[in-house]
Amino acid sequence: MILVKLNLSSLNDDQLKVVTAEKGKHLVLAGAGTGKTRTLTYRTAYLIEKGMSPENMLLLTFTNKAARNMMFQASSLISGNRGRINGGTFHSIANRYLRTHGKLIGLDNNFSIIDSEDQRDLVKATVAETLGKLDHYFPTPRVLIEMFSNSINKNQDLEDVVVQNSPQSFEYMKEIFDVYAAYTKRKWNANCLDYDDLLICWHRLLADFSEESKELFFHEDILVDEFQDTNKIQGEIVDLLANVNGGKLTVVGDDCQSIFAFRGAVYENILEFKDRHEDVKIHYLKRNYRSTSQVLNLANDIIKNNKKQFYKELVPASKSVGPRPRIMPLPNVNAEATWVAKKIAERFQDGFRLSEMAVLYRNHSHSAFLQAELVKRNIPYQIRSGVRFLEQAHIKDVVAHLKILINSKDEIAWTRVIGMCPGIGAVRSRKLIKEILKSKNIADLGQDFGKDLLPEKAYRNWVIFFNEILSLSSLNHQEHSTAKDLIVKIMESSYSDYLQVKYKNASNREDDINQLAQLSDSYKSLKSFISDFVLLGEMFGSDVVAGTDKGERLILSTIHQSKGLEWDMIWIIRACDSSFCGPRTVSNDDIEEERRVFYVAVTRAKRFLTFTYPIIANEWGGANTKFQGSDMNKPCRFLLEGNDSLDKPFRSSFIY
DNA sequence: GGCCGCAAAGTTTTT
DNA sequence: CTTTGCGGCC
Ligand SMILES: Nc1ncnc2c1ncn2[C@@H]1O[C@H](COP(=O)(O)OP(=O)(O)OP(=O)(O)O)[C@@H](O)[C@H]1O
Repeated sequence: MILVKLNLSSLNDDQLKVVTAEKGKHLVLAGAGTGKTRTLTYRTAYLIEKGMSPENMLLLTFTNKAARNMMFQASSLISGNRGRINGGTFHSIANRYLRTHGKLIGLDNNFSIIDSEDQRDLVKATVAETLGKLDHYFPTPRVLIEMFSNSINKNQDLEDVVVQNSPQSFEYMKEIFDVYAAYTKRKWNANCLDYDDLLICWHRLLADFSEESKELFFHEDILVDEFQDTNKIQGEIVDLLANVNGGKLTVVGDDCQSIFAFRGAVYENILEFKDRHEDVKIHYLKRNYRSTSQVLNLANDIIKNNKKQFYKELVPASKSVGPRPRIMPLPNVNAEATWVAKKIAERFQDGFRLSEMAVLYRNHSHSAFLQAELVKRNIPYQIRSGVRFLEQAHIKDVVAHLKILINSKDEIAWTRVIGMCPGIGAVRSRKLIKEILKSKNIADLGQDFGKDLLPEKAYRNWVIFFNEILSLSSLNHQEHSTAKDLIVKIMESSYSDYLQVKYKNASNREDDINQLAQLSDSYKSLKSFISDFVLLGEMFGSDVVAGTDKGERLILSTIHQSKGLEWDMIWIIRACDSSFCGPRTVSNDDIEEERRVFYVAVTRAKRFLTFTYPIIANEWGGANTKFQGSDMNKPCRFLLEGNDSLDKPFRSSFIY
């Protein structure tokens, strides 16, 4: 007999109806801060308490962090330990299922996952080998990858994507097709999946193996958070999953917070959900529990200008009042950073906690001056934008060594590793890899592998280098060796010297690698470490945290990363029109997307909200005279739409 | 072929 | 401020 612990008294009536609704299809369409995530968390707990098996459900979220939070919260709402909730992002769940069921579509379960830099490297090599010397105007690998990814995520023909996004490249259409075909084949042969492939393969399993899916992908209930930011494939995956379990599905979201169109997100997934599915029960949550009415007035004033939306006015749940959001123009970017850092220090002195404060911005580059200022004032902060831990070159070097041990066909990892051997460049590397890929086991190649492929001098370096890889491989085959042992061994090899020579802040990077070794220790095997860790996209490492205080920290984040979070006190910096509606924002849909980004930013604040922007538009600060005084920034157009809700409304004379 | 050094051009937002 | 391209040298 299970003791009922779940306490539903902290939910309002509308929320309670969703939490306790009969199994079936439910859509929760509600504005920011109305408790969508909370409601989904409680519904998870409620269903488990009613007997649903946590391992046999599915909770899909937008970020891994959100998944961890919801799973933790839901588990602590219920009594006892009922098992681990099956939850995560679409990508991490796809990864998990493909490791176990990928055989059906011919996928080996030791596949590598590649990031966009790896994709670029592979496309670059493919272009070089299939097309040879090319036109100066042929699209760069970066652009090609974007075309491929858009075509997949938006479910459009590659040709249409090119016509739409890069019409000037249309003359190369044939070559683009050729590169795409060769690249796809090569990726598959290397047993490598990129982020898009994870979704495609999961989708393929569901669509092409419907009989098997009935068993493999049966979930007692499916819950999806942030549904407005799902793309076409993700939407179809959800449809297929719901077919499998007879339509036990709850999706929640807010079309006005859809801010990932660049990645293929279509808010039509949520707005047209009721048309795609039968017997959908739609729920609305109206009261905002997060913000004061002063903050909500501004949010409402702004979002009502979007034509394409399901209009929902945010109504404050409590009468608590706070100051109106304030706008502070400052002379330039240096003054902006100084002013914000000074205010943060003052508020901290006043007794506000750093963990209740955040600075949000549109682009990572907007944070640079503020970071310098925070370091100067010794204000501890954590930054959630920029290069991810695993994307750093030295970490990728080490991970590449580990990847070849798990997936010996991974030519991307091989290329990275072999590229570190002195005397071996692109041409010799290709020759060696061609042979390596022919053998099943690296050890079969023998200790003198390469002798007949390389000139004398290059071979002298290579033989040492290759034997280090061989001994790494044999360590990996030893019974009790761990990922940590392998990383330690890599650092004892010639890689350590390479690190010193190649990078200037080598000791910081060594610290990062030590941290990687520590982190790997909490995984049960090298394989699970390599497979799961790469999808986390975490932002720790030596550069992320500044300041001496080990405790609370101010958060610096892009607006995109702040989705779903909340703070008492928020500064939105670079709130000028050029940041939000830059030259890339052209169509009306683009502007509406930026307005939603702005709306998300505003609705993160509980009580205190301040906007700043530099009047002189010189991104790089005073030292660079090139642009000095060239342009004056205007305040963001969305702020002007909410002018009446601001503390000191703009007079037109202020606006340049 | 590999590699060093210098000049030039390119930058949203993320799983 | 960092990736990319190219000329010249080993
Ligand atoms: N019934 C309630 N009583 C008290 N507080 C609530 C209630 N519902 C939600 N909240 C609080 O309101 C805040 C916002 O909730 P939540 O994050 O679930 O909203 P959301 O709709 O998911 O927001 P967003 O769309 O911005 O991500 C949280 O601090 C939550 O604890």
